[in-house]
Amino acid sequence: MARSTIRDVAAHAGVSVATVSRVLGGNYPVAARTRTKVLRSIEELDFVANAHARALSGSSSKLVAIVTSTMNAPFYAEVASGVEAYTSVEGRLCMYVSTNGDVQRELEVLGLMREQRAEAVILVGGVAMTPEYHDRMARYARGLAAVGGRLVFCGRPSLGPDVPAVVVEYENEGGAHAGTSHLISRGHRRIVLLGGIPGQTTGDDRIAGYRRAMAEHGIPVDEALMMPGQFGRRFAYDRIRERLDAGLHDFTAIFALDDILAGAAMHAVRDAGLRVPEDVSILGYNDSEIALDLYPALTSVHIPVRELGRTAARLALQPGEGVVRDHVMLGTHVVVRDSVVPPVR
Amino acid sequence: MARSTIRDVAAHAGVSVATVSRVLGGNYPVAARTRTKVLRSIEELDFVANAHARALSGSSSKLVAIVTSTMNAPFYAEVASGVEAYTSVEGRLCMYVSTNGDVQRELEVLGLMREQRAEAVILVGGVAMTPEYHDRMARYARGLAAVGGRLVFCGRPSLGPDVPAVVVEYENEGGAHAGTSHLISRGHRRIVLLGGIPGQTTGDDRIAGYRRAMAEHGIPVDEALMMPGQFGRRFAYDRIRERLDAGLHDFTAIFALDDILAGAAMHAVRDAGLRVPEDVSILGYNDSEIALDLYPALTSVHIPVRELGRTAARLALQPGEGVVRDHVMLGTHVVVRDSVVPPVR
DNA sequence: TCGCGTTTAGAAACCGGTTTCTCAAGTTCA
DNA sequence: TGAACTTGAGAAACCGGTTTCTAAACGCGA
Repeated sequence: MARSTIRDVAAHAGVSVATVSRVLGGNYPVAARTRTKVLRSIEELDFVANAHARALSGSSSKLVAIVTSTMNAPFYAEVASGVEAYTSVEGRLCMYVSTNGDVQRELEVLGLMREQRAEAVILVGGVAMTPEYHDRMARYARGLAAVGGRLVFCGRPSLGPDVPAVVVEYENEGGAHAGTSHLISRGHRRIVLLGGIPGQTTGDDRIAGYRRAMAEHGIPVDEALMMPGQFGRRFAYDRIRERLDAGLHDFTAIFALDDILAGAAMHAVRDAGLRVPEDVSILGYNDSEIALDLYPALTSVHIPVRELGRTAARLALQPGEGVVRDHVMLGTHVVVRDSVVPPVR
Repeated sequence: MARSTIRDVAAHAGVSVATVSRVLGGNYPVAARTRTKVLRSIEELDFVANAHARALSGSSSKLVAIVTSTMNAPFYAEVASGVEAYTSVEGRLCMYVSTNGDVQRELEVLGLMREQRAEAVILVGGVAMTPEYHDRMARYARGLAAVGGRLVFCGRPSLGPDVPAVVVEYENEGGAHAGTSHLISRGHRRIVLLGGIPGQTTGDDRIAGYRRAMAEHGIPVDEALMMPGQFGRRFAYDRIRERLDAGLHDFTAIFALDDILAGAAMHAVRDAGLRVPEDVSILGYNDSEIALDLYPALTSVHIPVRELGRTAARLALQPGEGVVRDHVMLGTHVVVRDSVVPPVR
């Protein structure tokens, strides 16, 4: 079975290629009899149009890309499916790519998407911002815009007015502030801050929110309780375990900047012979599915993730040359469950 | 900044388009001076080749698609990243699409990929097999093969010799058999089987494995302990809770056919006032990350997920017309952690 | 200096569609 | 019955690259 072209179909049906194209497109009058004849030929030859040829002349490529650092985090997966749900109607193709946190790879993907003449590229999650990165991103963004593509930063701050991009953020710093305030209002004053990569936008903002809340309540921040680092289960477990095993149970709560970290911290506390939440309260961030799986169910800062994805997709695909709305901020809030209680004296 | 074409570059550099194309391709001798001249023009005009035009003449589209029912399950995410890791080298594009479990959508995506002249399409996970579905899949598979694409079933049984596809499976029935045997060897005889959609290949096989192990040990299967249904947290919690609240604590172990279900069951058991694992042992399936987050850490049937993804990608992209190896079966095994102990009498 | 092989580069065909321009056939109205 | 108008369909240009075919320029030995 050889691949058949539109010319094969035309020959088989005894019409011109233009007519076949018209039947395919459906946006030009074709007599009913001719149409059925063509359709039958298409059927018989098992003809399928070549998307590349179509994109080449039609110019619109119907491709949307979503880029995250990893596919294995529920947060990203959720955003991606939010985008995909919105996008995959009307025969649009949605491409989900991961970069393994490699900034280089992110720019590479951007270049690839520019080659593809993608309709939109959605970059999700924080990034370690350097001047050099800023420059390259600015160039790529302009390049994408030049071929009619739109760039969306999702859960990542704007790069300034010289980078043509739509920004969809959530109250990241505010969420950390609210979470910390929640712990303080329950009577905690010695609060471990676990996770958050310094220098990376997401982590920095959350740490800032923590500090702001502490300052507002006049509580000094003990730098020994600050435990920044990679978002990893192992890291979190070890850090908490170390401190507890050293006999330093000098905190009553842990604010983990990620639910996974919260889960690992929970294990560490228990394995050290303490109880959650009686001896140590734990607060997470992201409110991902795992929050429900943990026991006790995890109190966590909720991010409207699907909404984030949908909004990003909506703004990415909004019609028109100039962009109507180019900055959206979504709210976050603390979801109270069972892992935070007042400290027992 | 208007998009520039290869002809603009040629004019700017004072050479022919053929020369520019050669500089781009790098597989044809071009004098050093000419090359630098062209490269400078490319730089100055900020030229990026159109991937569609390239695919149209070059015929190879460098696109691999991976299709799962949802992006939110760690199992699928892991397979996808396995595929992507293998695939995204050498400038290939990897497209991750979800179907929301819609069989229709799956076939639709297949059609789209055929239009894209995709190099390979990888279908992941079980499916509810109907004769009608089989027929349509067979047609699509042949269509894809006709344009040089390869179809891979990953974690899904073969559709028979009339469907040209590569199959990468794991010992699904065997894993359920091993898991059940593990429980039996620890002294359990009344084992709830939780989850598994009947009629869907994945669930059916796991249920079969359970029954086979029970039969081998001469233990009658109590149909009242069979609790098939959607793979959902809510469902699992409710079913276990119902039975326990009705005073029917007539089982000593739960074999959940998915780790998420296991986690929910764990909650239900505890909320009903019982202990895990002392009163009820729990065994999961998939050995996803959540197994480590649960407390006690979940004993689970391990699937070599990344290996599954990598193998699928490797076989999908193996060069040559005829397929060398078209069926691979990967092993599964029980990973023992803390959620299964002998029943206390 | 001539003849021959080797680089290097241009002209043009081609990939497979869409779309514009053009015209023949059929319909309506005076 | 003929002019004006509508409808349907073909020819050919075009999208933006790659590749084949061809030829000019160059180097080198005789």
